[in-house]
Amino acid sequence: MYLRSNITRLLQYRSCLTKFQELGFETIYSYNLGKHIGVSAEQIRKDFSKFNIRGNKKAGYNIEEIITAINKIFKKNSPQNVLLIGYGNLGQSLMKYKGFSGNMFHIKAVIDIDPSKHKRKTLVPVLSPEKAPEIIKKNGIKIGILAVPDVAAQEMCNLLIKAGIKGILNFSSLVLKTPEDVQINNINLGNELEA
Amino acid sequence: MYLRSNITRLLQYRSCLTKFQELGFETIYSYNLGKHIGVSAEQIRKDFSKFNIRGNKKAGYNIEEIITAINKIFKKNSPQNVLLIGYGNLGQSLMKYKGFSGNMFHIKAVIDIDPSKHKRKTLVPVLSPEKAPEIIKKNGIKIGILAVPDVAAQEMCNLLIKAGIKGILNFSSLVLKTPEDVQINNINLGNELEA
DNA sequence: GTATTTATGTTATATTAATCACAATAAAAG
DNA sequence: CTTTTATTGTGATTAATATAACATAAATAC
Repeated sequence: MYLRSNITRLLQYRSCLTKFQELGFETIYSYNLGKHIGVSAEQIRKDFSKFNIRGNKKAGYNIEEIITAINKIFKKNSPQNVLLIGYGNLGQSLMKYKGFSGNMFHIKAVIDIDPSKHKRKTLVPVLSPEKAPEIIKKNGIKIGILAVPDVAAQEMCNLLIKAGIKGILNFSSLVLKTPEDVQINNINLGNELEA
Repeated sequence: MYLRSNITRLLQYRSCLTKFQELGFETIYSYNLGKHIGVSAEQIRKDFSKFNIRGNKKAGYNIEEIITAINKIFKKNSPQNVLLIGYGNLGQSLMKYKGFSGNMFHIKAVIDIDPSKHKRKTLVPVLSPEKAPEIIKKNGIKIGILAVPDVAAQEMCNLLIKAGIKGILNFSSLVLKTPEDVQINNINLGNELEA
């Protein structure tokens, strides 16, 4: 089992290295990477070693190789099909965040109550709540992402559960009432940022 | 110095307890709180003890008291005046998140390049980039929050620095080029969520 | 081809955090 | 008033994490 701090460091490594790569670098030294992220060089070497990422003495680490390795580590929990509920500011932000929609989740459709937001023909369609059960069943979706205002959260949550959803990523600040077998993951963005 | 994990736990306690309070509860047991958050009861007691939050044996902890104490801990770094750059989806999400705009930061104004978004008369005005230096100086703002698309990030960053900003919370995925004395805090929302 | 340099990889050490175990004690029950 | 019960508070123990120290090896210089 990995610890949170360990995971987040790996993710930091990846996003920093991707940038270095874009700038044309092919290799990097533990010291350099560490300075950018604010982590000691030993720490980085330890982390890499742990996940069997090997460098070349004197020449450092191959960036491509590290990124591939980190991706492989996270591929274990390969992207799951999910349904996003709420196409307001937060919902749209989430859609745009690559790391979110690409690596971990694959958003199959978005649900919003506002008809003016509905778009059937786009890559990721925006649909009305009535369509949710159908989409969920057709795609075997197990996870829903709740990005709606608090007042709508419980109702949408109920809808998801009735349609067979077993896990919910809850961005509202509500404590959702759910059956025992549904797993809720509450995310308080304010907290995340404050920390 | 507190560790990250420690801080986030306190924030979790606070947001969970606030909800309990709204539901009418006045006291809580370490065991209860722990079950809700997924932390052991001992851990909670240790945390509370560390920050001198005292409970009543048998009767548990007073919720009000805990919240007050946690607030006091974070008041040390009391809300700073900040300037938010970018009033797109992310910027608007940030504005709405209470924990963000209330506890830690006090958003004095928003800057956006799009004239159709400008609003002078609102509580928090949305202004054009030219107004930034004036606002920064008038309010003694030291921190800027960059919530703009990558392509605009460096330019807006330069603008901020020229106006005297000394700290930037960077939500873009760009590595900003800045003088040594400007502190950059990169936030990758995708990473935060993936973890 | 040998010596030197410089970065990795790993073992040992120190620090920090989490868990366990239980004494202390306030409230409730009898 | 005494006993029971339930919960806090904390010292002791274990586990996890970070730091330091250094041996090793690839690349370069001579």
